[in-house]
Parts: sequence; C-alpha cells; structure tokens
Amino acid sequence: MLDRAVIDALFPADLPEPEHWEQQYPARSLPEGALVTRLGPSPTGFVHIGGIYVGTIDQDVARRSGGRYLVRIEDTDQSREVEGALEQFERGFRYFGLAADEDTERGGDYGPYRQSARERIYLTYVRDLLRQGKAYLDFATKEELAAITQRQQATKLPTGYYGSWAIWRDADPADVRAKLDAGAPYVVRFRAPDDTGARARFTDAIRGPLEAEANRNDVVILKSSDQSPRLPTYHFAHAVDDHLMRVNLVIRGDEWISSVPVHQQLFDALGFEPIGYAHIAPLMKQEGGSKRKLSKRKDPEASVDFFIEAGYPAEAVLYYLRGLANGRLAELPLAQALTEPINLDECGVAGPLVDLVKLDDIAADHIATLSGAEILDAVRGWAERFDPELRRVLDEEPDLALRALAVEREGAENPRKDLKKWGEFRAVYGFFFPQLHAAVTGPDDERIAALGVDPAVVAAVARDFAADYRQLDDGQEWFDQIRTVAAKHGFARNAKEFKKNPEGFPGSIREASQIIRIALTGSTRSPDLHAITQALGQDEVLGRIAALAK
RNA sequence: GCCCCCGUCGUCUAGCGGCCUAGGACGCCGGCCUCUCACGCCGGUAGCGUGGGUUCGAAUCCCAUCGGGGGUACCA
Repeated sequence: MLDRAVIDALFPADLPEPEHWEQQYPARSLPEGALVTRLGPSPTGFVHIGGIYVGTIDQDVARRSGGRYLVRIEDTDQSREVEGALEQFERGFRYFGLAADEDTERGGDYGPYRQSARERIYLTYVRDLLRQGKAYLDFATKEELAAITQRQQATKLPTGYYGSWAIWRDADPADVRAKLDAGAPYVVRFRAPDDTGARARFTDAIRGPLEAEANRNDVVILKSSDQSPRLPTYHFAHAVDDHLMRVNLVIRGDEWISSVPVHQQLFDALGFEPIGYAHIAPLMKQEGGSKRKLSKRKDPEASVDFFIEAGYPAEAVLYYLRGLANGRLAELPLAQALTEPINLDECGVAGPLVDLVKLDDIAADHIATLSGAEILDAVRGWAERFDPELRRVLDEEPDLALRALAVEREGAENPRKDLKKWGEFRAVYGFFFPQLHAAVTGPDDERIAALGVDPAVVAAVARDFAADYRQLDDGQEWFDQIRTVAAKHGFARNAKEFKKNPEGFPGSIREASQIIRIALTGSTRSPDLHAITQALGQDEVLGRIAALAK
C-alpha cells in the first residue's frame, strides 16, 4: 500500500476531510417517509421526452411524500458536452411545469447542483478511499487495456479489470512512485471486495427483489489525472452526490440495474447508508421489427423541443406520460389523473412505445374542453416563438379569433376536436383571417376541381348564390340559400339520389355545399358553414364567393 | 462469451390458479345521425412468443426454448 504522504501529495493541501462535507450537508429534517428524489440529466444533447417522463415521476413521488425533488446536472463527461444543452433543459422543464425544489437555477442547501462544480467533494472521498486502501492508482494505458479486453474475449473470459488482469491492483509502491515521478497520468480505481461467487441482492421499488453476481471489476472512480477539473465517473458521483444531497430514492432508467452491485459496494466502502432504487422501463421506439430505447442521437422527434414546436399542450403530454407510468391514470379524466399519485409499484416493467397517434387523441380531447379564450391564449404564446405572422394577426384581430374559436365550441355539447396542437391552428382556423386566407383562384382552382363539378356550373352557382345572398341568423334559413341555388342548377337533393344516377346531375347538395365551403375556407373540412359566415361578416363572405364567380 | 431485465390485440394496458368463450383505451373497418365538414352514438377487427410439465382447472405456478432490451467504457 502507498504511503499516506504519497497519497496526500496527490491532492490539494487544503482539501477537507469527509466530516467537513458531512457537516455541511446534514441529514434533512423531513417528515417520516419523505422521499428525496433527483433527476440527473446529462448535457450531452437535448433532454428527451423520457427525461420529462422520469422527472414527472420523480417530482410526483417526492411531493407526495413530503420530500424534495432535485435536478442535478451530470456533466462529468465534458468531452461530449453539447452547447446550449442547459438552456434546452430549462426550457423543456419549464414548458412542462417540472420545477425542481433544488437545482442550479433555484439553488438549495445541498449544492452545487452541477457535478463539474463538485470536484473538491469528490477528491475528498477519493483520497479517503486511497488512504484506506479501498482504491488504488492505475497507470494502465488505453492500449494495455484494449489488449487485456482482447485476450479475455479470445479466451471467452469475462471482460474487465479484475483479478490477475488488474495489473496495478497490487503493484509495488516503488513502481507506483516511479510512475508518479515520471509524471505518468493515472486513474483511480475502486478495489472491488474479494468475495468471489457472492451475490448482490436488493429490492427495487418497481420490480421487487432482484439479484445478480456481486461486482468484481475494479471500476474507475476518478478519471485521468491529466484532465482538469478532475472528475469522477458516474458510479462514484452517484454514490457521493446522492449520499451528500441526502437523496434516498434513486429513480432512473433500467439500463442501470446491472450497475447496482457496483453501487452497493461503493456505498459500503464509503461508509454511506444504502439507498433505495426504482428502475424505470425506458420509453421505446419502433424500429423495423423491433423496439429500442428512444435515442437522443437517432430520434430528433424524441426531443422535448419536438413537442414544444408542434405545440402539444403540456397537460396533454403529461397526462399521456402519467398514463404510461401507471395504466390506472390513463383511465381517469385528465384533471384527476394529473393530481392522483403515481405509484411506483404500479409502474410497468416493459418499456412502452411512444404512440404519437394516441397523444394526438388525448391532446384533441383536452383542447376540446378548453374555452376559446384559453385556446387563443395558448396559441398566441406558441406563435410568439414559432409563427410571428400568426401572432401578429391574432393580436390585430382578437375578436375575430374568438369568434372563430367559438364556432361549434362555446355552448356546444360536443365541441369539435379539430385541434391537436397549437401548431395546427393556422391550418385549421387560418381561413377566418383575411390576412392568412388563400382565396380560390377561380372555378378551375384545383381544390374545386377535385369535386368533379363542371367549372361553368361552379361559377354559375357562385354567381347566383352571391346575387341573392343574405346574412341570416337562423342556420336553417341560411342553408336554404344553398339549397335553392343547388336546386336551380339541377343538383340532386341528396347524395343517394346522385349516386343512383351520377349522369343525371352536376352533383348533389353535398357538392354544392362543398363549393361554398371551399370558397369560404379553402378546404373540404371546416366547421359549420353558417357559423363561419357569422364570424366572417357579409362583405368577406361575398368577396370570397366572388373569387369563384369570375 | 458472460451477467441482468423483459415478453397479453398493431399500440398502451387489465389480469396475481376458477369471476377469461381474456376486459378497456387508441388505431383501423362498417353502420347510424345529417342540409355540408366534423362531433357523437352503435357494431366489428385483432392478442396470452413456443414447447413441455404441475393441477380437476393456467394468461396466471415450474422447467426449457425462442425473441427483444440492457450491461460488460476514463458515456451517462
């Protein structure tokens, strides 16, 4: 074992002892059973929707138990750090109302909440382990490591740095000092307990009792000495941070299950109380015939920005995510599901596929429960960032916007479900606004042509319709105007009649109505025509019909 | 290779030895409503990965097998 003096010389002279940190971050005084949870996003890309998924669960579990929910930036891999990631995190969490009780923004008594700022804390514990002989210096080069792995694979032995493969585990202190004197870079490795054949056991809050072979790999805990700041690996940071931040329940993706044995050994070696785990099945994506974890790199649509840009209402996404976590919540009405607790033992163990069609359905249902004013508010907020022109028009014509949104919504028993996300507003309601409406070019406009009605008849219908047009309050009477014109030009009174004898009519009342609909809205799908004309006003109606008559 | 996790309609799931001829939701298909587009309503479609056990009885328990996912990094 290395002399204490040699070890200490490796660290800053003023580095505190573990007791210092223990005192600075005392046990939290929280009610019995309170859970302190944390989300550890890594700024190596955007937060994806899975981060919101786990964060929602973290927050719910913590709040529900009277505990705390923390967000800690896990930036120990500085080489993979992506510019702007932190801002994107903040944006994503804000959009979904996922405020942490403690994080880099808000602060807290257990900070800093960014691992790259916790160097001295990690070093304290690394030095402590080194002094106790529970860790050691390793000077193996990348090439040596690669060669070891290769030989292990060739002989079908478990890969890793252990036993006789761990060339620096029991090195002669003189050799270590020689390397040190030569200025060779080193990492610090954990000395895995030598208990061959032992089993690691723990109870997962989601999956129940789990067990695996005990770890025997001497994992790296402190990265290379030729880097600054000197940062720990995930394993070591997890142990030190979660202990010192007094986290008592780690909720994380199930890709970590196989690391629990290492983590348990680390906690034990550091003299920390064991911690609880809940391993969540990650959100998946269909690829070809199989499922795979949603990936930052491959799936841009997995980014929370995708949902924000499309304008999915946060509540709808949260509701969907909570339903994925606990199936029971998916059966409940949205408002209730958002306040009911998420139970860890009800979480599924198989990763669900993200189903955007289902999300669309949920979002449409949710938006249908909103008032026109609420929708307008949300759309304005969305448009400010993603569609400035729309925002301007909305601000110029707030009354028109409200009238448009009131159609088949205010007072309606079954409101239209024509909006799934704010980004669709322009396509669905844009025609209400003269500034956004693309008028038909004439009877031969391709949208009209698709109806299969003779352009000359179309023009005649438009002319006659406009000639006697009146803005009537009564919907029935209003529609009679279409009926009258349709009859005059020989349209069938109903679709069945037309179907029976397609050659005998220019079209049915259906086509006649669609001519007016397209002229007014530019689309074959729109809300109630009479209501639209009420919102538009007579002049605008006649102007749009006139475009067809020329 | 070794270790771990998982496997019910296309998707999300209910199911914890008999209440299961497997229930619900989304999708899809058909119908009804109707003066248009929708909404709504009604109906239909489709599943226990496979093979062995255990049991009077298995989606549920056991074994095997197949399939998928993860770990085995100075990535998290």
